[in-house]
Order: sequence, then structure tokens, then C-alpha cells
Amino acid sequence: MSDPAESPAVSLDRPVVIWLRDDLRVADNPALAAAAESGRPVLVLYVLDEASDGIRPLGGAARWWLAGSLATLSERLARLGVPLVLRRGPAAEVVPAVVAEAKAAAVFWNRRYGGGEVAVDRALKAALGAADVAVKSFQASLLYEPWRVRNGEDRPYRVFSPFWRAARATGEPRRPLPTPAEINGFRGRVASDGLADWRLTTTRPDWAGGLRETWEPGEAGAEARLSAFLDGALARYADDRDVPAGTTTSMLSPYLRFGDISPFRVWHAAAARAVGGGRMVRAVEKFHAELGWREFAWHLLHHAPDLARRNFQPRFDDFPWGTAGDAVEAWRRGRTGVPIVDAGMRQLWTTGWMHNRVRMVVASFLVKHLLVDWRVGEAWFWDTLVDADAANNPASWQWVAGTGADAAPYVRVFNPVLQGEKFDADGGYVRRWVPELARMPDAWLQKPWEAPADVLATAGVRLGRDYPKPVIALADGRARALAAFERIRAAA
DNA sequence: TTTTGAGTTGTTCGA
DNA sequence: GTCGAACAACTCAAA
Repeated sequence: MSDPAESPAVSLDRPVVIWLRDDLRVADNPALAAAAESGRPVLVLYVLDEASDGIRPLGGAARWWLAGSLATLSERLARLGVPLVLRRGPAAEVVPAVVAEAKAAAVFWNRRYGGGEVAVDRALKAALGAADVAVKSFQASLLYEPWRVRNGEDRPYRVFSPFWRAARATGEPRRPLPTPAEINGFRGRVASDGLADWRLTTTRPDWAGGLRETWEPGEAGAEARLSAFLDGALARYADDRDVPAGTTTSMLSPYLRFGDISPFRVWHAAAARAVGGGRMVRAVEKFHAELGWREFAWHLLHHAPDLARRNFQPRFDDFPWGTAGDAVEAWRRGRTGVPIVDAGMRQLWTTGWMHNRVRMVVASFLVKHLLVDWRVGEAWFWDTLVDADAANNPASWQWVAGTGADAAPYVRVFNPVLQGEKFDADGGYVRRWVPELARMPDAWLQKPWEAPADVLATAGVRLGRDYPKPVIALADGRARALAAFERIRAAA
């Protein structure tokens, strides 16, 4: 790794800075592995950048995750004898400052793909290069680089299935790298903030109790979750992943979001289980495809950097969406009167996470039935999800809204009653998160407003008092959404 | 180059 | 209650 043109005596003394971002791990970390191999003293830097243009400040739940992830990373690095330096400010200032303080010869990082992040990294690479600091970047966060997957017309894909076929055709993702057994840790002095000084978690209202019960951020937590998934739900994944009650999904999303675990590690760990009968092969294929959706979102963001702000399909720019109102607040709080929607929104508020199937249902309800701008919902998810990232959150919202990358027509409106009856057939999910409906019989659980008076009375439910009446009649909401789309289409 | 048909994380309707 | 067809509008790749 060392440059033969340099004098070894000089170069090997000078440290290399590993600038970690969304790759908060020691395992399968190409930048760190390359630094370890170089023999130089290694210093790891994390910058809390809330000041650079085009970089979105983290939401509340994500800040909580980051705090946990950094704490465990710091311990893990300490055991390897490598210091973790925490600094706050715009990366364009902070990174060169740390390089100067450490008298570093090089900066290594793993690539980012968001518009603002790419611009920051590119400018830094130029500035550091001009100051004779070597910069090397690596592929770590995506299985497939966005510029390598293009369609027959040399354009990025706009539909998942052909995208994924083409991505897979470029080859198998590389194997994860071994964790460096030994690293020459930097022993000099460089100033660091204390993690607690950043106040990533709030204690005044301590809203993180449900998060602490649900999650263990960091590499060890990620490996535990991965093993549990591979040994458990994976076998039933192809059939049961849409069932929101119980644990049928991997719940690896926040770990992948912050890079507590590498997608290459997850990919190959799952692939190793694709043995024996066709069922496991099918399950692994399905799970790999879900990793593929994550890739697809990042590729979309890479080609459309304003994905969180602008409709991917500009023809929706004049769509008559609302942005506020009592119904929006009811949606946020899980008080819409539609059980599957409320269950999802309460799971989100409590645990920082929501089952994928239910995300589609609550998003469709907000955007279609309530005719609210998808950006309103996207912003709420950004603040409350532990796994929200700059690509998947807006891409998924746009997908549901019909404004995004999808071949399906806008008029696909999820029916929350049908979705509830289909995927939460035994009502386990609704009863868990909407306990005031726990005694409702299955036949009416997903649509209490249609239940006969005696059924409600027996279940102890007074609509409008114990549980809200629906904020909108579903048929009316659907009709209004279709009519609004019809106007757009006529205008185009 | 143009055309065609498969595909699309869905819903409703009617037999 | 279940099932197939109709609905819808767009992308993409094969013909």
C-alpha cells in the first residue's frame, strides 16, 4: 500500500486517517483494512457534520442510533489500540484540520453516494491532494457501484426488476474482508470531542425507552441479529416476510444504514444458507432481492440527488397535495381510526422501526387517502426511523406516492382494511399496538367502524372515545385521490 | 428503428 | 370466501 516513490523512513512514520461515515465497523471495512496493511499509524475520525451544504442533519431516532454505534465502535477500536477522534463541524474544515494536527500523510475512506456527500468528498479529495495528502476511497456500502449498472440505452434503470437482473449480471459481490488482526495504532495527540458532549440522545423527555428495548446498535448487535435471522425466520422468508406480527424480517436495516454491518457480509452469510431444498434457495433469493431494493434506492439517489425534495416524475409537480391539518397529526400519532395504520405508526413511534409491509400501507394512506404531500410523511419517517437513510426513505415514499421509479400506475391505492385482513389475518399485530381493540373479534378488527353496536359493546369499544372514528371514509379518500390524479393526467 | 408483450410489493367487481 | 378478469400507465428488452 505504501507509495514506493516516497522515502519509507519518512512515509511510514506519518499516520493515515480513516474517516468513517456510514461504515461504523471494524469488520469488512476496506479503508481500515488498507490502512492496517500500510503499516502506518492509524487514526480513526468521525465527523458530526450538520453544517455542510446538501448533507441532511440526522433525525432524532438516527441520532440515538449513532450514539450507540459510536460508543461500541470506540470500545472495539480501543481494543485494537486505535484511537477514535470525534469532531463536529463541516467536513471541509474538520478533516484537513485533523490531518494537520496528526501530521497525516494520507486519508482513506469508504465511498458515499448521496449528492451532497459526493460533492463534499470530491472537494476534499482535491483540497487534500493539493496539500500533498494522499486520498484513497473504497467500495464498502453498496454491492454494486451506481455507475456500473446501466440499461441498454446507457441510462440508469427506473424499474426494479430489470435493474436487479442487470446488476446481478455484472457479477457476484466480493467476499467480505477479514478483520485486521493487528493495527498500528496512532499514539500521538489529537483533540477529540466527548461523545456525550454531542447530546445525540435527549433525556428531558426520555423517548428512547422503546428503542433501547428493541435494539443493540453496533457490530456485535448486528452479528447477533444476523445469526438469529439466518437460523430462524430465513427459512420462511419467502412466504412470511409480509406478515408484520412476529419476527419474519431480518431487522438489519439500521445496521446497514450506519454500516454496523457490511452488505457484503450479509449477502454472503445468507448465500451460504442457500443449500438443500428449493425452499432455502428461494428464501435467500428473496432476501437478496430486498438487499437489491436498498441498492436500487441508492442508485436512484446517485442519479437524482434531489430525490428527497423533488418528484422523480416531474409531471407530479402541480399535484394538489396538502401539507397539514388534524388528519396529518392523527396519522403521526397513530390516531387515524384505521387499525393497521395506527398500529404501524405506534410501532414506529415506540421502536423507531416499522415492518416494511405496514410502511407501504401507512404511506399510501397518507398520500392517497389523505392527499398529503409525500414529503410530509418522508420528513416524519426521517425523524422517527432508526434506519432512515438519504436514499431508501425518499425513494420508498416516492414509490408509494406514485411519483417515483416504478412502472405501476398511480392508481394503485392500498386498501388498509384488505391489507390488514390479508397480512395480519389473526390480528396479532393490531392487537399488540392498538390494545384498545384487543377484544374485537377478527371479523371486525380491521374495520371497527363497520362493526355492529353489540359487537363493539362486547369488546368494550366506544368509537370516538376509546378508539377514534376514521379520519376519512376509505371509499371517499380513494375516489378523491383518483380524481386528483385524473386532473393531473388531463392537464399533461 | 419501431413494435410488441411481459411485468408491476394492488383493488374491485362479478360469477 | 375465492378466483379470474379488468383496470391502469409506464418501463424495458426482445423481436
